[in-house]
Amino acid sequence: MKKDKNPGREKILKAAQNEFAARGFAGARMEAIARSAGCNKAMLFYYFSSKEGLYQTILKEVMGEFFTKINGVLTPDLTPAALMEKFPELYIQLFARHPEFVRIVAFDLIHDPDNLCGIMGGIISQITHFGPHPLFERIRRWHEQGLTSEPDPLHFMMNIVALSIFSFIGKPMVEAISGIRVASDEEFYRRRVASVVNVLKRGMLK
Amino acid sequence: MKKDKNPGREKILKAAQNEFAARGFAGARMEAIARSAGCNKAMLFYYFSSKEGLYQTILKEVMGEFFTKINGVLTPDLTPAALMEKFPELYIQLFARHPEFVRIVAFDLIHDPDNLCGIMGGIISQITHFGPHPLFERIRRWHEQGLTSEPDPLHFMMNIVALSIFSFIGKPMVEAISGIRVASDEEFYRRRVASVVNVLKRGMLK
Amino acid sequence: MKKDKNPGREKILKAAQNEFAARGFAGARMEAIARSAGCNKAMLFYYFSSKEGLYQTILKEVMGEFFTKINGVLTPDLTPAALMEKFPELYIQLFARHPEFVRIVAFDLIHDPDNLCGIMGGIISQITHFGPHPLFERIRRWHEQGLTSEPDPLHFMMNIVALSIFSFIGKPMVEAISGIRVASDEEFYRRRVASVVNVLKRGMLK
Amino acid sequence: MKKDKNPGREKILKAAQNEFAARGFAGARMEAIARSAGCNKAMLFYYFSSKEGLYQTILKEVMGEFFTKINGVLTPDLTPAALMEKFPELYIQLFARHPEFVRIVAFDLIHDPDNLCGIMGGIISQITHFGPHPLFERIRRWHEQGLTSEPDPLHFMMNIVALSIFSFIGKPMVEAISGIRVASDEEFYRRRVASVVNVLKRGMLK
DNA sequence: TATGAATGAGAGTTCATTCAT
DNA sequence: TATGAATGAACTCTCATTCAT
Repeated sequence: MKKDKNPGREKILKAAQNEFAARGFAGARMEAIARSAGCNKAMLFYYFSSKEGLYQTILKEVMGEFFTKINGVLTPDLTPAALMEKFPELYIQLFARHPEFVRIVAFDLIHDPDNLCGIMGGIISQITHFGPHPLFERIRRWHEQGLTSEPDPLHFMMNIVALSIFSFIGKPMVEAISGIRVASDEEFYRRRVASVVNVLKRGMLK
Repeated sequence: MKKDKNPGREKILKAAQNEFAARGFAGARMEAIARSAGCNKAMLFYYFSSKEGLYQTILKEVMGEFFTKINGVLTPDLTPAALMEKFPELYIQLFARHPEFVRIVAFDLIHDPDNLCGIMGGIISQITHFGPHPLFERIRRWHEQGLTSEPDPLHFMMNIVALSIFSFIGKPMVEAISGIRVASDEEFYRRRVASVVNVLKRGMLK
Repeated sequence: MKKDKNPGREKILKAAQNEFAARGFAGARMEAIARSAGCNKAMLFYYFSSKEGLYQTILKEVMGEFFTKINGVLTPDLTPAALMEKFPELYIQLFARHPEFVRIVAFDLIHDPDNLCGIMGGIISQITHFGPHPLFERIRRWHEQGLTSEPDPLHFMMNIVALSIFSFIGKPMVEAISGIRVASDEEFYRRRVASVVNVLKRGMLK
Repeated sequence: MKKDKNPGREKILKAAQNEFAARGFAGARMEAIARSAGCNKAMLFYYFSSKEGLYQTILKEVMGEFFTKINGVLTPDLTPAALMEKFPELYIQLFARHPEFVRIVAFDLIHDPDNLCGIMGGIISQITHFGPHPLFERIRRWHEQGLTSEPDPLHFMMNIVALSIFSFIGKPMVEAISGIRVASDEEFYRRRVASVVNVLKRGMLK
């Protein structure tokens, strides 16, 4: 019934996402964004007031989408096995469908982690049954109960996240080493999830 | 043996490495490089003829250093366990000491993988007993011999590389999620190596 | 008698007066005016059709107010002493209460005197018993009658106007030279009027 | 022997002075300055880093020239009569030859007096036998000795400065009132000086 | 009478690159 | 091998003005 409000604004966000993903912040061109959003350059400033403002808006929206998804996984009755299964699956599928996300997040992770952390913090604090500490607390208790082999929650999570996210960043690298190119199709990602879940469960479950 | 010829050139390379690492290709400024190298902007062009030229030179040198190190690991009598132990250790220690490397490589991995692959290919072909195919062939044979649980050499290597390299890119992210900051000191990296090696060996060794 | 018609229009004029006074014509921003008038930018164009139009409107109103006041001073039986007393008092009190006036007029006086003169001419011609030539004629006759020491009516008037108007423009300058700040309060302006009147009467009256 | 160093820089300053004088800060165009200096727009930023920087540089140089001249007048054996003669003569001649100065200074006086005061303060503090307070002290003493009729040094100086500087700003205004245009030639300024000096001496000397 | 969205022409500023010396 | 000055193209951002409603 109610049509898309501010269709201009939405189009700009979409176009900017692609441009920033393809070229990074410094390499992105406002003109290119405007052109691909089908509007005047000045509109970008009308809505977002600066290149930086547009970038941060996107960062927030992208990260928000992440955490909303993750939030769904972290049910109160979560088991270690379930975490190791669902987290990679969710991430890998999400990133496979939205390769811009990886690029944008990865770039910021490398070049301005403090900014990204601030944004994450803000988002996390708005999500009810997430909360970071509870998760880490739970991971620690799993180990105390003899369920997992990794005592430190930080390394526990890093292993999970690394294997999930790196499937995208690192694929070209391994392809270069091996000289073998593999299509990034559905089949590949299904096999990737399987491999990651297998390593995690065998590697960290007792 | 080879004397420090062209001290100016070397200084520029070092300065450029830091600048590119900190800001990516598009964000880096020739003037900033010149200033921190203590020389005139024009000298950068005298030695490297363009920003692109300077960047590619660095990329080649950085990647060359990687592969020379890796090459040392890949002895003819390599066992799967040894690979999973030495590779993460080597990488994590190398990156810990040279954080610029991760940044530069990661940025290119994301935004211009084809270029990076080309460079890698060139370097690999110059290293005698490395060669990509032999490695993948060996990994495949390990699985056929019942030594490893992951049949696909690509996923096998991705798991190793992911856990190694992501220790750097992803740490700030996990810190943000957890709300806990951990110092990136020697102790941290030693524990990181231990965790990665443990997951890999338990996860992929039969 | 005449009701406040177009309250929007009046608000805009007031806001524009302040903005133009604070920043000059080129420095003034239509958006700033709209914001401080509490209305939409487009309304400015609806009422005044352009920035220039708005500016000229203000100029005319401001100048009109001046001359109406001055007109009251120039009675048929005016004496030189009375002129030198009432003119500074009127001006200095008027400007003290409406500092925007000085700023707007001074700016135009400097950068587009021709325009301002045209406007003045228009206004003067509408005022009955003012008329410039009569005034100058009278000043000339005062000198012929041995009442004043300055023969040239132009210089006679310039001396009066200079001392009156410069109390505002020049105060900060003299403060800077002297290093002493003086509050621009009622007391200051009363003393200023006294000093100016004193100099004028002693200086030009015989 | 030694030729003009940085001829480019000097040309820019001259061109900028005219442009700022003609249109004020906000109205001035960097491109116009570059064009009339016969160089590339980028050179303006190379030398002065911003429009503001260029403006402030000019302000400083212009004000410096003022105060150097004034400094010459303020000899230790200065009498009130000498001050009232030399100051207007100096100013009026200086401004007559450099009308840009009046415009630039007047504009700033009106719209950003604090900035201008700061600059003046800086310059004054570099001039040896000037010093603001000594001058005011001397003026005060003149009055105590019964030499002058104006007790307050601030008003004393304001009267002098007003009559000197306003000859330029206010002339068009008085012309408009009178409807009579007078050429701004040497003759006019000589008569102007005479009138001002006459008013001041008769008005404030006992 | 009122508004939010849109626009085009340009403004200031940046930056890789080159030139003269 | 080194430098300060110069350049042109492009970039981010601004602003008076208009349009659709």
